[in-house]
Amino acid sequence: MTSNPSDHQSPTASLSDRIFEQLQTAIVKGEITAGSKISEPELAKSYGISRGTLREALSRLEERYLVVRSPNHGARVATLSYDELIDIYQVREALGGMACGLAAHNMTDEEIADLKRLLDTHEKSINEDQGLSYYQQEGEFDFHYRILQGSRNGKVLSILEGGLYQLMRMYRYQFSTASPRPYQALREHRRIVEAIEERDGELADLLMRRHIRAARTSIEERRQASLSQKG
Amino acid sequence: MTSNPSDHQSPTASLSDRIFEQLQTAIVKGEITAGSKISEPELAKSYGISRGTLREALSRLEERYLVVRSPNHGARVATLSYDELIDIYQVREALGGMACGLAAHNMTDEEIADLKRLLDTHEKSINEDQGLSYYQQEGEFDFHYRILQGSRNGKVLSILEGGLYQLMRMYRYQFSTASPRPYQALREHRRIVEAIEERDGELADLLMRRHIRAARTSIEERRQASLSQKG
DNA sequence: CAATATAAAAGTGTCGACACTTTTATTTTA
DNA sequence: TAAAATAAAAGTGTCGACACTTTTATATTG
Repeated sequence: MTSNPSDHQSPTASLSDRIFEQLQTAIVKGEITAGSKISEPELAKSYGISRGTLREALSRLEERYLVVRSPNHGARVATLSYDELIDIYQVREALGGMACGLAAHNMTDEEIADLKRLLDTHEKSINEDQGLSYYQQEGEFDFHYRILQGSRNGKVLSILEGGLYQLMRMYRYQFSTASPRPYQALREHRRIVEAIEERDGELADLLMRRHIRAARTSIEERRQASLSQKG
Repeated sequence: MTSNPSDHQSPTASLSDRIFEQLQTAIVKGEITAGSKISEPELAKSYGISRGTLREALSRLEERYLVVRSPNHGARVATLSYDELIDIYQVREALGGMACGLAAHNMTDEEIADLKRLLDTHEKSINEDQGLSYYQQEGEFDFHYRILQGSRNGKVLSILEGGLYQLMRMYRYQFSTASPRPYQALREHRRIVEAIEERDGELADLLMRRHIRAARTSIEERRQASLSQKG
């Protein structure tokens, strides 16, 4: 359905690889409560594996900011603060813009055509369920993921997809805040693809940055509103 | 001497943390040959630790692109290709520019004053040994590290310092290519600090991007020369 | 003698166990 | 009864061992 790489897993992957993936999605989806303490023996038993294997997965999760460890005190599931989310959006703005500019030069005509078809699918999906669905949210990631791939820059792909997107997913699950502005976002996506199609890297960069900045601003405004409501 | 964080290590760090650090610097400095196969029992014995502990360190190294693992075939020290280096410079350009723009808003006056003093030190160091020394190279990283800190964005700091700078260090050690343009680089550093001092984020961003792009171009040109020399 | 089959060696993936540290529960004492 | 001291429980850090896989070395065969 989606071309998101974090869904499936190579069949030759080792046990600790699979555990790593499973834990990652469990944390992202909130199935393991954010901020909760992790008991290694308990968790290992529940997954039916040894502690050593679990530990290997945990150190990789730590490297991805998904768990926090302190010596002799054990591991906790990370909690994502508002400030951190803003930090991530800033990084995304810079990196996503750059990747989009590169994609305008490096994507094949086929890839671009595929991307347009993807947006058609999104439009239908939005019309059907008012943009509230799970798939609409993942579709957003799918769109960005394809552009990262199109940039042909392996590093930016692994930084965003491997590290940062998971944290954003986690935040969205926690506050169940599906894209608040689906139609607007779709329009912006279309313009970005147009720029890529015209091989205008500079414009593609600029539009992508603006798109991500708008998403961030929308989050900031919503927070501002909910803060002034309370105090 | 330098404020680079990868030099020292918290005293309460676990054994696998320390091994992780040791291996990282050993790989970066080329003490463990790039591309060579890693025998877990052998390496564990040479460090006087168990394989489990070593394995934990290896999975973190893998997450940082410093070792590559394939199931049942073991781990190899990563080799950094020219193309990958260019990818990294692109990421650095986008991220370093952003961080510099933020630093212009967020650094304290003291931090800026410190930064200027650091550049004075660099100037002396360049005059003394024609910019060839080890310290001159690390000084460059030091400069960039401080600006990352000044950005007050924890994510960009950990992405660049934790992940990418190590790879660049590795490349420099491998090809023993200390900054090829020390005086020019110093001038650019000074201008960047000026922009920060004037709290001109937009200019600081632009100058930093240009600075990093110049470094990349210099690498590309050098490669072009050495290629046409052969063919 | 080259190519294939077979056996040994080395290596990775995974587990269970023990020492030492932190936390929780219990007992002692002011 | 509340606070401090002590004991028990739970948990983390680290290690050694075994099964199964890959690689290397040896033997077999056309």
